[in-house]
Amino acid sequence: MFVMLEGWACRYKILPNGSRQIMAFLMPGDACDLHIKLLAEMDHGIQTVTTAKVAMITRDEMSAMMQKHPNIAAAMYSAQLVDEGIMRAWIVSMGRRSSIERVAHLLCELYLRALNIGLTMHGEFEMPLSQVVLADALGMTAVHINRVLKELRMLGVMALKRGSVTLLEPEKLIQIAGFDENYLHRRQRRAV
Amino acid sequence: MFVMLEGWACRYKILPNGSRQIMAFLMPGDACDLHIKLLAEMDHGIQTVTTAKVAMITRDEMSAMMQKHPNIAAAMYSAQLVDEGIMRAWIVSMGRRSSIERVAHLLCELYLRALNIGLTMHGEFEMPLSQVVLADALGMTAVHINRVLKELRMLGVMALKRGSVTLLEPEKLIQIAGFDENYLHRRQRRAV
DNA sequence: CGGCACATTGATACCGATCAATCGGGGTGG
DNA sequence: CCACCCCGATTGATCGGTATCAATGTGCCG
Repeated sequence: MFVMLEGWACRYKILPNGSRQIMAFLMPGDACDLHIKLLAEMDHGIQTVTTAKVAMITRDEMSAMMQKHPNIAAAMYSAQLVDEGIMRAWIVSMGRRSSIERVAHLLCELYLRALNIGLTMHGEFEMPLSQVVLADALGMTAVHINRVLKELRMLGVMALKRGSVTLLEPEKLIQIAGFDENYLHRRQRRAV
Repeated sequence: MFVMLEGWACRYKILPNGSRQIMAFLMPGDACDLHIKLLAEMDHGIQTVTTAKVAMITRDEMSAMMQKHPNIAAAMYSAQLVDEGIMRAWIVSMGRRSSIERVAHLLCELYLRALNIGLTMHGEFEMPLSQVVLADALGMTAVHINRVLKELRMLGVMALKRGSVTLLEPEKLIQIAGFDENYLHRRQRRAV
């Protein structure tokens, strides 16, 4: 079992026709359970998106720790629920949101997750994802992602720099995305 | 906490613009954990798709049972992993598969799940989903679902009757869908 | 300085949405 | 018992959002 310490990774799957779909982003603090291997062959891959620092925990260490510290077990379980909520939100995005809504929604999600782990500064946060990666996560083309980002920039809701995003008008972004932060179950760290 | 005994249900979310996205189908044997309520407000709804029979288990009963029978706890955990795999497969479908591939993939998934719980007969299984429900699950329009089903029928891979599907050429369907049953983690019940 | 990955922009094609009408069957009220 | 009604299925015509193809720009690194 792995835990991201620095940098980003993603879960992905390559289809027979060669296209890639990213199913989740792993940010610092996220656990990356490869235990799926035990059940059957892995049904998807995991790869880093940036250079990253990763902690490795053996199955034995993990179960020992979870038995000894029920709080940790509870936290892991809670994190799992959040991950599921994120997956459901992605399904909703891919199914029923337009491209600009999808992009806006992902930005909202990533910003709040960065906020939760203390990686934001005045509406700005690191987002080291190339447009190709964003496209593969959102089920779109890199070309079209580019146009959508341009539109969001022209609407004045955000600004892009190399590997970081600044939310200029968060309210507007939330409104475009139809974002409801409920599913991230943020209960602590309300401070900005 | 609930467990489906008979009939089907679904998890869904209604967007601000009124459209609905279904995120999962619950078939007999599936657990439907409403414990999410504990964390925050529910981020989605659950509703039956057919008339259904449902078992209700209190939180206390459940945790008592899981402590007393580790096998049950392990089975619940395993079922959870399968559910996550299904969600990831849905994300892949919505992001990178064409409409006919999506429909074919869902049929493969539902057929195998029906097979696992012993609800199939010679390639036929009950699928009590209206085209509107299918559309909301696949992120498409009911009109277009209809056309895709027509095409699958004309390709000779399946036949539709009221509330049931017959797979005439499973291999062809699997090939269209690019289906890999790995993620369902079927290890038992190999018999047809 | 050259190469390479990523970002940007334009022109065109196509898939699936949308709008609209008809059909079919099963249940209901008179 | 029958006419009506309503929901789901089906089909046609048209529109629009994204993909696709292609070319160019830009910054970083060796």
